[in-house]
Amino acid sequence: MWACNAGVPMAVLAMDDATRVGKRPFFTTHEELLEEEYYDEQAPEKKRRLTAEQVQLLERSFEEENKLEPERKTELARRLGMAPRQVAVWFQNRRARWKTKQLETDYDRLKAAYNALAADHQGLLADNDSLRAQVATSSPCFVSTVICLTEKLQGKETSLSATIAAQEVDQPNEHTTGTEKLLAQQLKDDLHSSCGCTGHGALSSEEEDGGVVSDEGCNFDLPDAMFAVGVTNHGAEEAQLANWTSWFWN
DNA sequence: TTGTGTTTTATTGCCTCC
DNA sequence: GGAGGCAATAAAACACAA
Repeated sequence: MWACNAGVPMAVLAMDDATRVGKRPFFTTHEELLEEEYYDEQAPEKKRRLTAEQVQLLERSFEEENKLEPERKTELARRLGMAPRQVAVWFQNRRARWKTKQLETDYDRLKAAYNALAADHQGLLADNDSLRAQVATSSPCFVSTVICLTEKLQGKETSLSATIAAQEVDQPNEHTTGTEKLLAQQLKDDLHSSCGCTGHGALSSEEEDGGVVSDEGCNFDLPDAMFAVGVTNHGAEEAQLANWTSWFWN
């Protein structure tokens, strides 16, 4: 549509085209290009590529501002010997190419960030596994203890209620301290005996397998605070233990 | 030379803004 | 409602291997 016919006077000659043998000039005068009737009267022509000089100037203009105001479009068209519509189309296509390039760049950047994060995550998982293995190896009694605690807390519900009730009858104003100490020591002793250790020392490998207790016993000892089961809030302690158990097994 | 893939120029249709 | 932008697409020009 925008191409001109052979024999049309050429004020602005596309240099590359002019040097091509057998190829007609693509551009004509600015005045002719601005006349709509000119295009209407021309027979459809195959499209031609812009010259290097034209592209160079268009690129420079695009770098300054990728949007095209009407004045700039007209001025560029005048300087390049192109139709204003052609300049607009070139900018349109150039913006599309820029957007595609930008998307590719963004994709590469995000992919690199993702890979770095994934590697970091894998490292953390490995560290986590290593720490869990250390815990399981160096304190085998800990595993048993966690299981015991869960079972014991469930089993203690009934007996605690009975003991507390009896204590309250004997010493109604001192039950908190006395009962806590009593129950804490009781629970601690029960746990260590039921998981097959004394609460001090280490298990041998065969003891780990068979669960037989040596004289040395277990090298893992839970803090006393863990056994300080308050009479009035042992439900909260149970919840805490549940959290610990969950942490350990997950 | 020819087939094929890529790039560039241009069109069409739809949407938004003034 | 017209101008301009964008996405999708057509089609010519170009590059290049076989």
